[in-house]
Amino acid sequence: MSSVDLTVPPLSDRKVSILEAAAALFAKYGYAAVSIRDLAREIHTTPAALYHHFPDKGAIYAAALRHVFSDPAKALETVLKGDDAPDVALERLIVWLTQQFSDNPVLARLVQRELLAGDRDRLSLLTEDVMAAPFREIERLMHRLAPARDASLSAASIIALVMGYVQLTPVLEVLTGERNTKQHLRDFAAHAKDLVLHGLLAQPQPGAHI
Amino acid sequence: MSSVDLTVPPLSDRKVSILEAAAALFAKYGYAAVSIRDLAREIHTTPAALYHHFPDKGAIYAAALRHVFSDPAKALETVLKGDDAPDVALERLIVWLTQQFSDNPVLARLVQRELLAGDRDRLSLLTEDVMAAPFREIERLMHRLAPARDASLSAASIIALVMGYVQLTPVLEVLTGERNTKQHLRDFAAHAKDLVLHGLLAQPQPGAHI
DNA sequence: ACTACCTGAACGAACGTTCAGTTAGGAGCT
DNA sequence: AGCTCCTAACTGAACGTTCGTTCAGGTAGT
Repeated sequence: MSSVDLTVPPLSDRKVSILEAAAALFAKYGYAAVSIRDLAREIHTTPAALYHHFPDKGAIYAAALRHVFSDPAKALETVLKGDDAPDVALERLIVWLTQQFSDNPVLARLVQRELLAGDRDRLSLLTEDVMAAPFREIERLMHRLAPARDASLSAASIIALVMGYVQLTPVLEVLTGERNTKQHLRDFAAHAKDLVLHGLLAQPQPGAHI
Repeated sequence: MSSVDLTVPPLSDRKVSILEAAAALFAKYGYAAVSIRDLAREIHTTPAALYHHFPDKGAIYAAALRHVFSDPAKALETVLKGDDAPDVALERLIVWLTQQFSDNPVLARLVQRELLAGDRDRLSLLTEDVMAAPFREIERLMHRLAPARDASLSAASIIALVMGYVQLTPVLEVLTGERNTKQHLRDFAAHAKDLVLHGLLAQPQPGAHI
């Protein structure tokens, strides 16, 4: 389906430590702004040593993406797999999503940078490794919660709402003078739950074409 | 308040054409990935000529940001200044926001890149020149629409929802097989309006701490 | 002796930036 | 009208630095 090689040979400890440092740097500064020498300095080695493990800079970035993107998809299932009532599951989901985006800035920033870069192959990787499984689970929950709605649109709206809000946090701190980001994000999660719950349970406006 | 110089001397036509090409390139590829030679080639001149108009690359980027960020704040007022009923105003707002983010990729991408970069001074510029006026207007509308809600949280949620959704568009095209992006975004705008309207009009869950 | 891992030094290319010199066009004077 | 003077705009070439990458050689464990 995708042209990206998804078969991942097991990584040595050394490679993992390289990729984790690389992911952190690329997430923070972007691909072009991180040099091989920067990365080598970060893990106390030399540029040439990196070329013993990877053929070039692009391969380091691609492997770092795969390494970071391979983890998080599994975690969601434990969040949603319980047979809670839909509204309870929705609350758990939104809290989990909010924490995921705010507590894992490396993943969140790499996702944002990939969305900005727009490379087709790497977007497929992002879609399949990170987005697909959570999206399908959220779609199922949305179908249970509001069968009359377009579940895809509802699921995408939830992800968009949480991702966008976490991105806006620094601007909101300036606009509202809010300082306690942790509490602020908890308030947002409660607000978002209410918004989605009541917004989707109200009967849809049929044929309301804009 | 901000340490960024906001006094903008009038720009010559030449400078404007440089800044518009620069904004497009920086938006598409990012600051570090665009060289002075790339920019010079784009507008059929030489690197040295650019240094006649701007002291260095950073100044070109800063001026391009100011140039792009100075326009859009005014447009929102005409969208909201009419004394429509709140629900009609909300629909107009969401449609306008969605179009703004999708039809003006240079602005949208520069905003996203600034959010990622996180530079304090430039975030202040972004906040004051782009975000503040729309945010206050949306806050006022939210207060009219749902006085029992936290207007700041509601306003931020709307911006986050639209911004996040437009960002996710390429991934959603893969996930749902959707191809007609224009129609797709219209459907989203209708969905978002319903979500916010009914989600905020339902009585809030008092003290629902998570 | 073989392999995995690493080093120091260097390669050419591209980077941001500078600079002496050239061009074009208008203002002021005769 | 012609002439001088001035300035803004630009050019070609070069500067020192950093970039991604290579390579001959070295070290340590099996």
